[in-house]
Amino acid sequence: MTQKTFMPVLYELVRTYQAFETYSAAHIRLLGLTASQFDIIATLGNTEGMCFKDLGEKTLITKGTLTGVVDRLEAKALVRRVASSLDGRSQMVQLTKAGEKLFAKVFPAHLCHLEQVFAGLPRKDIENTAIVLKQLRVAFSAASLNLKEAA
Amino acid sequence: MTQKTFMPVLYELVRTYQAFETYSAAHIRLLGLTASQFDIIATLGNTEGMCFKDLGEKTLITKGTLTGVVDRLEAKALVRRVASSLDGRSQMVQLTKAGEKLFAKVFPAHLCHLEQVFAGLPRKDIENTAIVLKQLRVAFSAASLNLKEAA
DNA sequence: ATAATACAGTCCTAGTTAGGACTAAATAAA
DNA sequence: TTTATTTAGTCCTAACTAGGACTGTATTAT
Repeated sequence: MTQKTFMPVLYELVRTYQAFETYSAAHIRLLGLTASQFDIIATLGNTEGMCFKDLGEKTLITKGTLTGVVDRLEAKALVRRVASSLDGRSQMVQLTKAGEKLFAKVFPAHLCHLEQVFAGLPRKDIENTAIVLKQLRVAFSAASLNLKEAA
Repeated sequence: MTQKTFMPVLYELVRTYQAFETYSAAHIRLLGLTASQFDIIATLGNTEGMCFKDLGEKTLITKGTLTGVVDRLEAKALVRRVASSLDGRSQMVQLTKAGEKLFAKVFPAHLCHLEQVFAGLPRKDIENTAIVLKQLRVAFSAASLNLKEAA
């Protein structure tokens, strides 16, 4: 990779992500949730619950943000905090009955909407793209680490 | 595209975008700007300036957000608002001397950092990925439109 | 020419975002 | 065992985010 040949991919990465996010968020809003809230409901679905740390890693929401998002879900009674019996520092987050009910309704509906978007695209292309994106992700993660270590 | 074969690409799209954004933002922060502020400086560089609408379309920052970001750049004296002579509703945003100076320093530096991340990746893969991402973006844009029209 | 409609940018609200300081608990080292 | 270090989650700050209401200006239709 030489010169600025990488600019078009970056451009498309950003635009495509944005287009996905905008579409996805708009559909989720119709269901009464924000994108982050949906993420958490979706991650906790069919689960015994999990601690903040794991929840943050799965949803890519950082700790500081997560506290607030879980607060709001708790206020809506979709989720509850339970102190961990194994680790005194740790809180488990789990769906309430209402949360499970919403999960069952909202999760398949959203997947179904997403699936339709992919209807026209050749499977092979999609699979290759996933592979290259992953390589790119690894490269960025490494670069981030370098940045940290330099500091 | 059938079943849930699309999940891995979406997963990678989101993770890779995040990895890019995190890395990019961290590097830009070292230069004293936020990602959005850098976007605007980069877009206005080598330009006579442009109105909010165009600036928003190029940077993917929506109007409500843009007002605030430009406010902050104006407070730093990197950018200035000038009333358009052609359209009484319109404001032109342009770099100040200080803004141009910062652009000249920061923009090449950031591109250079980004370029290094791509060093190991085969050019052909990168190009193909850009193509598929674009198709995907078009599909999401169309889906967003459908959502709006249904309302 | 006037009325209806569309458009540009600002302001407001509720929410998300990252990062760093902080507290309490757990683990490791002395 | 006491001390030192790491870790989990909360709180705080500054900034970004989208969307909708609003104001003033432009454009279009009548």
